[in-house]
Amino acid sequence: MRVSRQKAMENRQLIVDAASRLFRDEGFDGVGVDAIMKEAELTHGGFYGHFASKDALMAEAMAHAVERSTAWQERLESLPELVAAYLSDRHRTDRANGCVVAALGADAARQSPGLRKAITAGIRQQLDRIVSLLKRGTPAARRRHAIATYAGMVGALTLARAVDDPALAREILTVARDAFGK
Amino acid sequence: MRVSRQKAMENRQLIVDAASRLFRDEGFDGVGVDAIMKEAELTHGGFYGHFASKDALMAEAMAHAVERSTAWQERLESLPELVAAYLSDRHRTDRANGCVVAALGADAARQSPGLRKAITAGIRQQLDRIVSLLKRGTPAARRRHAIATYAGMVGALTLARAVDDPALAREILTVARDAFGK
DNA sequence: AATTATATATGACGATCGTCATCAAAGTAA
DNA sequence: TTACTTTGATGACGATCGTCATATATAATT
Repeated sequence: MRVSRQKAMENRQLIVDAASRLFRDEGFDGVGVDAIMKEAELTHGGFYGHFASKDALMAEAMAHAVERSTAWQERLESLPELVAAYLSDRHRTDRANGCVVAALGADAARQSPGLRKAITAGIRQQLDRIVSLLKRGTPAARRRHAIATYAGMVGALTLARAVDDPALAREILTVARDAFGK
Repeated sequence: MRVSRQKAMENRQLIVDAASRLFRDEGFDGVGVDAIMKEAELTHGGFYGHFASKDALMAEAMAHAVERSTAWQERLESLPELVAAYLSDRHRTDRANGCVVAALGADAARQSPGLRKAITAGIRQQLDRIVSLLKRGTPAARRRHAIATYAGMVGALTLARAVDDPALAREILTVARDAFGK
């Protein structure tokens, strides 16, 4: 059956949103088109009325996640706040709604140009955001500081998620919060 | 046809070795059993004489990669040397023979307990290795320093690989080498 | 109200996935 | 030499993958 133009656009957004969460949670290859459509409460056949391919959706879901992350971070007004939120136990366990670089960065390196472009834009934005939170030092020094800080954040979250010992995971997050949150 | 016991064990090692490289290069889901067996120059049907499942091979390939990495690092005798090798352009582009945590850490978080155990052991070993290269400070301070350093290394490599702009990738690696290699 | 346009549902396709039963061949042991 | 054991090759299985042609129903347009 057909649906109003507005409802169709809403459905499209539902697909992108579901995909953006499912991909982060299960990886690009861990989720099929049918699972995404089911999550969006549609049937899988309708997918190709909205997107040219799964790959096209992957790139769009990535861009969408970056956008959401940027909007969310505007609440945080200092670097320690940002680092504490990023390296929280909540973020460690909630992959689906977390940082797309930590969840899919390694996979993204093997994906299509469109997707890599989206994640590159996200990384650039995040670096600029951290720079804007740094109050001291020359612009060059602040950029260097931002790069080192972001690397530490992504790496610590990756390590904490990879490890099967919650105590070790907490130790990693705690140490990294202290090392990078200032 | 059949093969001598020794040749069979060699074949088994060939499979583990091929898998360990292919998984890092293409991801766990990006490589099928048939591709692994072809890389090892065997036919895919013989696989289940050696391993109970693909999952079992994934865990073993992970452990094998950790072992190889440990052996390789014994050549490096200082932290700056280790960090420079890890954050080199060579390592960025050669995923197949590089750090298993950076290549598969994010995926490993979604995998079986056996595999997570293997990667956790690898992370613990790497932390101990970095601690042993630190010459100053209390044991607790050295451990904190090792965690922050390792997180920075993994994160910087992940960022550099995710980005589609080689100049940005080089900037990230250079800055991180300077920030963490001392 | 009649007609057209199009969003979604249905269902199937070829390909590929992990897995395994079976068999031939050759190493091993008597 | 003979009998036993086991490795690896063959080929197929059911499931799932991404994709798409078609049908249907309803919004949009006239």
